[in-house]
Amino acid sequence: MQQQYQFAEIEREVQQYWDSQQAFVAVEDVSRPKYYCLSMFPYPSGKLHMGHVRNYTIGDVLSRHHRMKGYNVLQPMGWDAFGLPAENAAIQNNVPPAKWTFDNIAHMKKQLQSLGFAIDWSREIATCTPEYYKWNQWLFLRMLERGVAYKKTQVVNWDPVDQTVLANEQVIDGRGWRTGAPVEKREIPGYYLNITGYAEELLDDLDKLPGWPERVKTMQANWIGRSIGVRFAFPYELDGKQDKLWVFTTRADTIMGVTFVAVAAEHPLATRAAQGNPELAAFIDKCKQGSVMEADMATMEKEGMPTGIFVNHPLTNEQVEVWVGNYVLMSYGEGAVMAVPAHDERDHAFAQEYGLQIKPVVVPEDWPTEEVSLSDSPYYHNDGSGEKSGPILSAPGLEPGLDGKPKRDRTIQWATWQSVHGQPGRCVLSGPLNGLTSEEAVNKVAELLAVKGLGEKKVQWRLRDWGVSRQRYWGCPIPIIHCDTCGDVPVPDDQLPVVLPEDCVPDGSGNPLNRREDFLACTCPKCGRPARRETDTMDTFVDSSWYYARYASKRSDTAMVDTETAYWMPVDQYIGGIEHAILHLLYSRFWSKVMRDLGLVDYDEPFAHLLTQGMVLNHIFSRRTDKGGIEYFAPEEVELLHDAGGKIVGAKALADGQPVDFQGMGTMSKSKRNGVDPQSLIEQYGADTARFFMMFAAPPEQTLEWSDAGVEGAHRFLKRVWTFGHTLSTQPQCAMPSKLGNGLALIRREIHLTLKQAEYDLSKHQFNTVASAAMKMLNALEKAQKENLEGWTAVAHEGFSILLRLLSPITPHIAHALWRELGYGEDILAAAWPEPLEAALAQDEIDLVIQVNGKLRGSVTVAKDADRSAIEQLALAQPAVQRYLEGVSVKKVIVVPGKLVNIVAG
RNA sequence: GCCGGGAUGGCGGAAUUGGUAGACGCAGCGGACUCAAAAUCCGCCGCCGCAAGGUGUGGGGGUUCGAGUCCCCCUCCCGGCACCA
Repeated sequence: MQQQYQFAEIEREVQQYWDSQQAFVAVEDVSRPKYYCLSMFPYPSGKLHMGHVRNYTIGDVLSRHHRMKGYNVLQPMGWDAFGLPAENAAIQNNVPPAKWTFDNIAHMKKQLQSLGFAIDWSREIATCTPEYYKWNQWLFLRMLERGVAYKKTQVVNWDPVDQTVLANEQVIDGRGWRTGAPVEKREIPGYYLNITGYAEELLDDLDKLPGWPERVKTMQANWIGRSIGVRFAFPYELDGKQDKLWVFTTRADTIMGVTFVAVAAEHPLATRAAQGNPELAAFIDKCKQGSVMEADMATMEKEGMPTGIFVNHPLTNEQVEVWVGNYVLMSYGEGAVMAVPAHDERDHAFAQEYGLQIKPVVVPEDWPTEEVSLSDSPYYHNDGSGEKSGPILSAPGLEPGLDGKPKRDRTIQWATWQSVHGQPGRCVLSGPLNGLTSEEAVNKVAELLAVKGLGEKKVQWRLRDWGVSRQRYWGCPIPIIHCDTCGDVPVPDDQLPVVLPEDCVPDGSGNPLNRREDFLACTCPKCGRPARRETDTMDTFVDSSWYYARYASKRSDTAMVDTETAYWMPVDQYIGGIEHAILHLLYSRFWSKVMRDLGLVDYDEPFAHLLTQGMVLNHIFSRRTDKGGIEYFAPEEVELLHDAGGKIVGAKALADGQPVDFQGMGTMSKSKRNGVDPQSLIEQYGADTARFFMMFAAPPEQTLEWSDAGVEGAHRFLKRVWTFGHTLSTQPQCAMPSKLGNGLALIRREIHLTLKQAEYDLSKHQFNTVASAAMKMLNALEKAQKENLEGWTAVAHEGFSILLRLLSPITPHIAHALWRELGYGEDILAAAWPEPLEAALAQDEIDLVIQVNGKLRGSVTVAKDADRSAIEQLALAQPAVQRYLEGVSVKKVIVVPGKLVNIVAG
């Protein structure tokens, strides 16, 4: 690999200059507006990857742009340093996670610094340090005091061979990643945070976030999932005892259509029914196999089994059988649902499979509800032809057909009722509900149930409480002590932090803390007797839920955050991957609200504006191996084959010349061998080229496709900037002539027009077109340079100084060096952001497009203040237009001022 | 399965939010310079067509004087689904 240009040396010098100036250390300053620009901190996985480069370049562009606009900018950086990969690396290399993590941090910090980001490193945080995670523990204890944190059982993936809890990521096709053993669900105790207690505020406050992308707010709203419905009970008698089976439904209007009740496999009633029913017990066991992942749960075959237990319908007293269904989630609502096969798709599929009764009770609103009748056979049955037919609902034909005669009876059969059966309408065959609309019926049902003490209207959330206990070593210890006498005792504040020993090496089976006597042994804070420490650690989402507030605070070992936090918070601009749209952002919002309620901070929402950046993709090449496996090829090991038109038609390996499959674009990953190392990119082309390409190749929110040729292009452009700068004299103090020749006036106008467009693009965070604008400016300047017209020097310096300032957030090193060399100023960081000049933009005439029936047919130049009728006349008089008006009459002429004329003719 | 997003030349993308589709760049082609190559510079470049012209923004329908942009249906791709971070 060869250094292609002299930028490496320049970049080093410029970075040294910034260091010597302490240019990016942020201090409170009430005289300027503050701008807290935060990028999601990286997990120290070993090396920077392109996603990081993209993320932090976006943040740096925003930071530097705002700084030049006069803001007091804070851009900090740190490390999300606890987590699973460190334990995996430990298993593989027999290195303690702490050492591995700190080594990675040291290396990645160097890499980040070589990219020239305007970061205040004095605020650096690593979440695996006791000085940071002490405050996780401290806040957890406050939550315990307030009941926001509590203990209950949780369902986890269990590897029966390693006797270990598995993360979802460690479950591959239902098996443990290391043992290959089928994974089981297991219930264990753990701590939960009552995020559902904040559900309403988390939902409502989305409206306070106009700076967030709509799609993220929509995803969060759906995730929180507020639904209004009815919680009610089916009474039953079992073992001589009266009891109630509670369910929740949003479709109480269909309550008269209930033909069975389904409960989750973990439901107590299922457990009870399995006693003395080996077949059911086996089925429940089967349901407990597999992972806890919702995607798995939702895509598996719907299966069920009757329990033989019957409950009473709360309104009709009819007997309804309880089934165990693998599609019922214990974690949502009551873990039990009323089943209405006629009006719920899942219940319907289930009833069809198991031959259960179907009772339609809601019809479209315009049906004569009094006269609807149901066929005798409310089941699916096979009519011998192989076609399954269902129940038939009929109503007399009242609707006149097109010919005025009555149409045939409104008869409707299941097969033809797909589009209706989930829809609200009007109740039929429903006793007291007959004739009511769905909405009225829900209220009526709630009333009827309330009278009997069997139910009421209720708001139900899809959001579940946040389980924070992890049976893992490399995380923040949960500050609890288990005492045989006193039970679970919180660690007193003055004994914080509970420090994690840093020399453990996990081996993949269980948590090594359970074998650390020096960690485990302690005395009970209450009774003073020997006790054991909790060995579960916290979910790493805890660490990332408040780091932004700690960055903004003076480091203190006596307070979680201090008064400086109030100055910087909330974060003005947050930038990170779209993959964090729900969990991390929701947990951070929740955590902020808890801190607020504890009086620690005064904001409701931590992130005012959010930019969700797209992923970085690269080509994926693979080949089937003889053994049936897949072998991946790095893009540099492959030669692409094109057809005459340049389309990719195939690829072959450079090593053996044999064909490989092009699998399209995918996220850069080690396993697919399609990653590009930022380090070699920086070494070869320099940081500015890497940054420019990242910004130019795609708008920030979209996926970015890697292209080596594109990097070359970026580098070529920066070389042209450098070369052009060095053709200019270094004495720019020449006045702009009062009147420029036509050619130069046009060039100057183009530069200011491009600048104006770039300003607009910057406001939209569309940096790819800002980079384009810089290219356009250079194109214009280079073109004009050849003509060497009167006044050129003044125009060139004005234009180039604009170009450098526009470029400086993206390629700060080159901009800095040229700015000084050309004598524009001491430090481009201190330069004012350029503004487009009205005088340069002004023009006397404008071009209008002429369309005939919406098709482009010509153009016309008019005075900028020409009136409508003059424009119309000019347009109609154009010979190119008249051709298309022969033999037809003009019906209408539409004039869009400043844009176009459309002649409607026919 | 559910929630969210996307699809525009050979490729990445642009189109100031309903008004000239293809800005800017990459690749390609032609030319200049060179003994030659690289680098650099100049020109061409959606598709069909000699041209006139026609056609064209994943597919199908609709609204409008006018649709890449708005509405309905469909296909494919990507992100998330609570223990990867």
